[in-house]
Amino acid sequence: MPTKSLSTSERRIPAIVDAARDTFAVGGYAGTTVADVAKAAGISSAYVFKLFPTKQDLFVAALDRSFVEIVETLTRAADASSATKPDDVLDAMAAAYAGLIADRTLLLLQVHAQSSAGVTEVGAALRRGLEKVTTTASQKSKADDDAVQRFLAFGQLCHLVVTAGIGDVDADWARLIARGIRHPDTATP
Amino acid sequence: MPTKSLSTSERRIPAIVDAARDTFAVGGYAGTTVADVAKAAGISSAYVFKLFPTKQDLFVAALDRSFVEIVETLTRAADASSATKPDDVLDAMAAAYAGLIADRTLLLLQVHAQSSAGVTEVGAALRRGLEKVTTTASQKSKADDDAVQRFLAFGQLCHLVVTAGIGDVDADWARLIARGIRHPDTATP
DNA sequence: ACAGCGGGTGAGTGATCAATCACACATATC
DNA sequence: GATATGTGTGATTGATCACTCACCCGCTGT
Repeated sequence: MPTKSLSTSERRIPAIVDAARDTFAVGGYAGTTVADVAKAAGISSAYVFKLFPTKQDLFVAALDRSFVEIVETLTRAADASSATKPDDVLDAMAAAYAGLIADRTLLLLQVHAQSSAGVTEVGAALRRGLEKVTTTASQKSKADDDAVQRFLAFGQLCHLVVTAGIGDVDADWARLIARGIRHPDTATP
Repeated sequence: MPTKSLSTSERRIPAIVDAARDTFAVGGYAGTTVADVAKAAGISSAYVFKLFPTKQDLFVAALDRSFVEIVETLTRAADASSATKPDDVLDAMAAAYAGLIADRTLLLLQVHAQSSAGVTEVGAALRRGLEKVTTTASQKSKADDDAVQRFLAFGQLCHLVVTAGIGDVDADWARLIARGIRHPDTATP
């Protein structure tokens, strides 16, 4: 009974992109099969290929969508922030980002994209996304370039913390790296 | 005439690890075949499998070796630095790191490792390497934890600049990200 | 009744890959 | 000379994957 209405291909496409995002986030570009994505979307891989002619197209669509979500979240955080100082607005955006990547999916996909940036279209999509993130952070916060650069650098450090599982390591070096960086812990409520 | 003496397996192993490092750096873990590595090393893949029972073992060996090189370089830079202030020693180490990754190989391998950190042994090797880098940076520079963390964060940003090819983009957002970050340009001398 | 069409699939195909095996060639030891 | 051991390879295997093709189903218009 969950299928309430007819599903046109226009309706299928976002569902497939969602499935692609979640699936590629786990296995990466080379490590994920189109059949995996199809299974997650609940359709046949043949139909996925009809809507996305190549695996590359599918990955790029998932990556583009992830960046849209990220930019939207950053924008909302900046608009909602009552902070007056630019650096405080950036902090609000950082907190929102930390909340957004709590489920790791968006973060992992970015790291996989970085790893596969040698594939021409993936690299281009990555740069597109980074451009939007950078300009959004810069314009919405009105912080100076150094502060925005630092914002991005610590975002990257956050990626490292999560992908390498540093947050779960009980040692001085790990605490040094992860200090002040919010990270998931799909928590017990 | 280049082969001056018999090549025992002990002599072959470092050569294979070198080839693995260079080859995995290009294609990543999932995107590189053991046959690729074997070809780069100039031997058969069957023999590679005899010395490294699995592809995972080969990748981990390459990653471990990369971190050894990095830590050695950082250590040498710190020891050679005449700087007295801890932050200046860190800067010297950062400069040495920038020089080391000029050929992108070590950097790319780290990014690929981050992307494949979900593979248990790869994640463990990555954490091993990060521990050594962190403690080396901290102890050799005697800088405080915040400065070391910033050193690492900007190292990660540097990885992003190189993998995403941001250094070659002629736009404000790209210059903002890459400002002050030395990057390759396999230069014309 | 039937043609046309968008949505959807099962069953392939050719290529590729991690890993294995049987075997060759040398050197050494007894 | 026989036996063993280390170095090295070509051929193969069983699985997997990106991608294709022939085909089915249900709908709409005539």
